[in-house]
Amino acid sequence: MDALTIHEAAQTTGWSPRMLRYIERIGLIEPQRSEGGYRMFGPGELQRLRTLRELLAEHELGLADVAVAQRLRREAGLQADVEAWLQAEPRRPETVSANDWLRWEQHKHARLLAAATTTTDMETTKR
Amino acid sequence: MDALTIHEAAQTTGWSPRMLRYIERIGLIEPQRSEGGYRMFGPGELQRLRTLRELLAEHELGLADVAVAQRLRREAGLQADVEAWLQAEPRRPETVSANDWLRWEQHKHARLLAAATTTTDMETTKR
DNA sequence: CGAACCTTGACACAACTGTGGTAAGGTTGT
DNA sequence: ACAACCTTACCACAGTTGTGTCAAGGTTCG
Repeated sequence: MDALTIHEAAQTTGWSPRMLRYIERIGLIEPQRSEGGYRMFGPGELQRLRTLRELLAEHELGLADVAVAQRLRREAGLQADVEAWLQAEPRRPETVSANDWLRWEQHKHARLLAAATTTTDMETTKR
Repeated sequence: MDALTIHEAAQTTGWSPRMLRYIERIGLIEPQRSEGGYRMFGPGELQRLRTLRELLAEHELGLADVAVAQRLRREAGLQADVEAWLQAEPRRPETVSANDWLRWEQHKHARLLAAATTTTDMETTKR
């Protein structure tokens, strides 16, 4: 008897039965099924569910965020395209005149302030 | 001049000015600013914005999804933790032994216990 | 067999996302 | 100096996420 039903799994993982179904729906777990269709959570799944809880709490992530990470990992083309886009990142002006430099410095200050406020916002409003 | 204002940038990229500000807010672009604080979009940013459009359309992504990918890339700890979780996919009970996940979990044992008790509290209070 | 579990589906709801406005006020360039 | 831009900050609103509850019906197992 190394496989629990959904309510038992809920008890030991801290998720509600409802959320276990939801987490399965978005593709983060796929428990096996009994002949009659009952979900059966093995030790691996239980541990995974507990760790998921920790992962979300530690990094202020949502389930959907983890689902995105999983997509990135599974769909090779996606990962490549996103990676390419992100890599073309903060290109600063090619012509570096004195004025440009000054402006860049100012921008940097503004950016730091913006980042600070944005971060605060995210912390307070993040799920 | 090779830097456009927000409305001009909107014209050539297909985004609305409103969305350009939004995209900046969620951290996907950071256009420079003029002395007076006007956003100034250089050729690099314009290209990036057009490519972003393609990226979203081609892969059925949302802006928030790309933002998550960016977080994954920038926050080293996050990247590692998410990767670890995704990698621990419990494929068929026979293929992944209990020792595997147990060992992987060992350095986080204390936190798991804490999470479990917290969770129990939440369940009993039944929010 | 029958109590106690499970399944999917639907309605509900707060909080966040993506998008559009509008208002009050500062910047730019001719 | 002045029209035409820009800025932030707020209101609005449909769609999604995360979560609960309930209903009608199938499964498990003593």
